[in-house]
Amino acid sequence: MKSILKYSTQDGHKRSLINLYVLHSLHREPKTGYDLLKEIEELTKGVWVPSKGTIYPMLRQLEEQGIIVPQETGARAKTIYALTENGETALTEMKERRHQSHENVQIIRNIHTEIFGEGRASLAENVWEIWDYIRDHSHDKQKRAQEILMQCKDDLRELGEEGETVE
Amino acid sequence: MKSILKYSTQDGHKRSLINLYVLHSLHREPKTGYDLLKEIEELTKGVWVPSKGTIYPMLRQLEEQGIIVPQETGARAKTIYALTENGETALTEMKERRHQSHENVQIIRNIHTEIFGEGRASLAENVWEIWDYIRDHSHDKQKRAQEILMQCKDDLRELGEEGETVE
DNA sequence: CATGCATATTTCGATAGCGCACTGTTCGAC
DNA sequence: GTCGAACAGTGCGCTATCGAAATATGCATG
Repeated sequence: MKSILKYSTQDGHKRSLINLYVLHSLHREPKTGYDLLKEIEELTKGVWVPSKGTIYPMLRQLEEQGIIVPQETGARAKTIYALTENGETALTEMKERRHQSHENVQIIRNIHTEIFGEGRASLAENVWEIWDYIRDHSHDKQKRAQEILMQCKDDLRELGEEGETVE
Repeated sequence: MKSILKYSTQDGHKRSLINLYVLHSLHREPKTGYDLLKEIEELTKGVWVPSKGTIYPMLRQLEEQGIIVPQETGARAKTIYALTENGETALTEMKERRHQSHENVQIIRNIHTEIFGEGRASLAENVWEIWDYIRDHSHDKQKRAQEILMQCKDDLRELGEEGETVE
């Protein structure tokens, strides 16, 4: 009951982060296992690519649980999965438990801070900090946050262009 | 090579978050497996308690790797572990890779936001774009990039502070 | 049309971490 | 004095994920 990055559901089930993501992604649009892999790779800038030995067995498991259904579209023997109604319900339930996930993320963050300390400040870390600022902004401020970011992007692009040295 | 919450070392090894934490904690003070369990439980306010079937085998593994040594102090058959010199080195190396861990944590947060955080997607995209820009900057430009980022952070912080945001 | 690359999936052995049950000790309370 | 709670560790089976190899198809390029 006390494991990290596992989200428990109403019924006895547990869902991992990938698991949750799969539901979320299939909710937006039905797709294949391969699509999911690519999507996650892109989302994480290639930092995390789930193994095929993870995603495909998981899809089959979700199918058995009646969470998703294959919509066999012939070409290239690929299997497009979609959420069932049960799946939609399960996803909604999970999303209502937002705080649970938030708590888990926070825990990881705390441990990380405990180990590495608060110190700074590589370029990359500055980006993450910026991210920290905006993620908690209220809705009405988002537009202005957006503008500030655009300005920052422009400045950086400009910097990048002056004297095109490839290194 | 592309798994989350695994930190690769100079040698071929991989370390998990717990693994890293154990090194960090034993560095500060030698202690038993049980102590480590309690410590983590406290640190995470009881949200995460690693299983004994996790911690003890791990300690033995670390011992085999010459990272830690048991300092048998008789009473109650308990085994107090301490970092070896190799362990200290390994820890230092890991800490130098701060950014790697930071990146991993960020990935998790990002996925979390993708799933739970409606409406913030576009903001996230901007952050990623900024990330892309600075990543490719040559060394001599980094300092100026840093300044631009600091400016951006300050602006955002200011935005955040004007009028108490509740969300 | 051969060659190779991106797509798409299967299969399988290895390992990490979980959860539970079990053993034994020390200490305080009743 | 014995009972229960906290301390300290062992052992084992289960599952999730990894990682790598194998297979097969469609698409582009020459």
